[in-house]
Amino acid sequence: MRLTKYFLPTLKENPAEAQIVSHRFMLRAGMIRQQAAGIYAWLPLGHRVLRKIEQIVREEQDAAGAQELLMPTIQPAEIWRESGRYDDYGKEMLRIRDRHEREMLYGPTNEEMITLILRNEIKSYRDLPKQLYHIQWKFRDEVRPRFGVMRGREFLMKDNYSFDLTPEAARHSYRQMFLAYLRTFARMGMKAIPMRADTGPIGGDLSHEFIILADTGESQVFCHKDWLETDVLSQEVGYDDDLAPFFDKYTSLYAATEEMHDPATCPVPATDLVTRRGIEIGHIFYFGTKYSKPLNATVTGPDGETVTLEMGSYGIGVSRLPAAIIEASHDENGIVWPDPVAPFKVGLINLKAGDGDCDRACETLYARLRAKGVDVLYDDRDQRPGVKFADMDLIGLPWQLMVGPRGLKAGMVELKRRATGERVELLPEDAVARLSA
RNA sequence: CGGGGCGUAGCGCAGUCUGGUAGCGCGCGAGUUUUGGGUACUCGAGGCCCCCGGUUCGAAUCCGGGCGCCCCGACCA
Repeated sequence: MRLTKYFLPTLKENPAEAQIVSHRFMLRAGMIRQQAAGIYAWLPLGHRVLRKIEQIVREEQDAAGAQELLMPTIQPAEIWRESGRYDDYGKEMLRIRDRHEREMLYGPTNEEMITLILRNEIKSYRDLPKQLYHIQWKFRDEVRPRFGVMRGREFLMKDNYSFDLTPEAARHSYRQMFLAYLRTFARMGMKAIPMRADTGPIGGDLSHEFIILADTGESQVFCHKDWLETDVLSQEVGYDDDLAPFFDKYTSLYAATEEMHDPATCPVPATDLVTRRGIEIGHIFYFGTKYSKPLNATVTGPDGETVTLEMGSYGIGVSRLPAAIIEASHDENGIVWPDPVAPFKVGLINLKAGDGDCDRACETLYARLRAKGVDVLYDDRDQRPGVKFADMDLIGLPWQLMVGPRGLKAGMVELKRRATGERVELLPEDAVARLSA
């Protein structure tokens, strides 16, 4: 993509409304624009990141055996009356009426709808287990939206729902998602720590919040220092294995949110305890028959008996993740995207647009990188180098490839790693080779 | 939902107390200059001063009402 053609409205100054670093950088980097309190438009650069994150989430859900479907954003009120949650949900639920005065709502979550879909189609224990998920916009009319997309009213969520015959089978589904979440966040370059959590209004007896550590996090969290050294991607465990040992191992390492942490009973000695700020990016629940019972979602069991479905739900705040990643990965100049979620892999900077040699060298590099399938953003603007450096640091692409008259005299270009600031001079063809490796 | 603050050019702000032709910086357009970390200068465009009503010869400014947004707290993917 050529920057002269791209819609990338960057800002030099901090918008007054943005308090936390991710919100400031998302606005300044031209990723989002606010439309109303807690409601945002995703501009091209932000949308690219959102799509990358969404895709990683999708791949890991699929790998865990879940199947994607898509449910509507608008739901009829009656199904919420049937589960008994219509009144409980209160003002957070956006209630609307259609032209026939039928009561509708903009879905804040989908337990009711998915349960009803399954209820009508699943008759036998032979149809189980099932895990179904979608990635869809939700609306919760928060009292106080803030921090940009971190606490928006409209947000994109991946919500998965598991259906099993027995509590044991349901716990296996829960552990599958536990593993999938560890992998999902690790793939995005983040260390997400599962912490035993309150089940809150969703109910149930088993729940974990996945929290990433960041100085600007919303709540205080505590964990054993060994968590910081844990590499979940190296785990050799499959989704169909017995996941109990794996699950027990990970849940035995202490990790707790402020509400669940009691210094008096904490089993970890102070020297091993890490106290940090944390951001919640995922939450998983096992809640048994809380919804299947009132909604009468049953199957016929092996002995001909009627069995109420055992359920769990598993959410990832997809639209919150770009902000959470920025909170965990930035410096004073801007965002530092982990490679897997970066909107482009490399920014090609023409330090002297209009100069024949620079233009030619850049065009060649641009064409070769694209031919190799490398996502490259080519800054071909007629701007001062300083402007380009500043913008490129701000939007945080992992690599910057700088082409200027000074280096070209020796036939060299310069490759900078955004995260470390490390630079090397090398031949253009070597730069292509390194970036497409 | 309690407490506080703010709405003036695309962004950041001054002007409001004490009513009298709407300003500054950045950004934007044209040009000169400069060319490896937000260059300098010249010229220029850009405003329902959040909205409605009131007071007044005259309102960005005073008064009343409304709307929107932000911050702290309680709540939350």
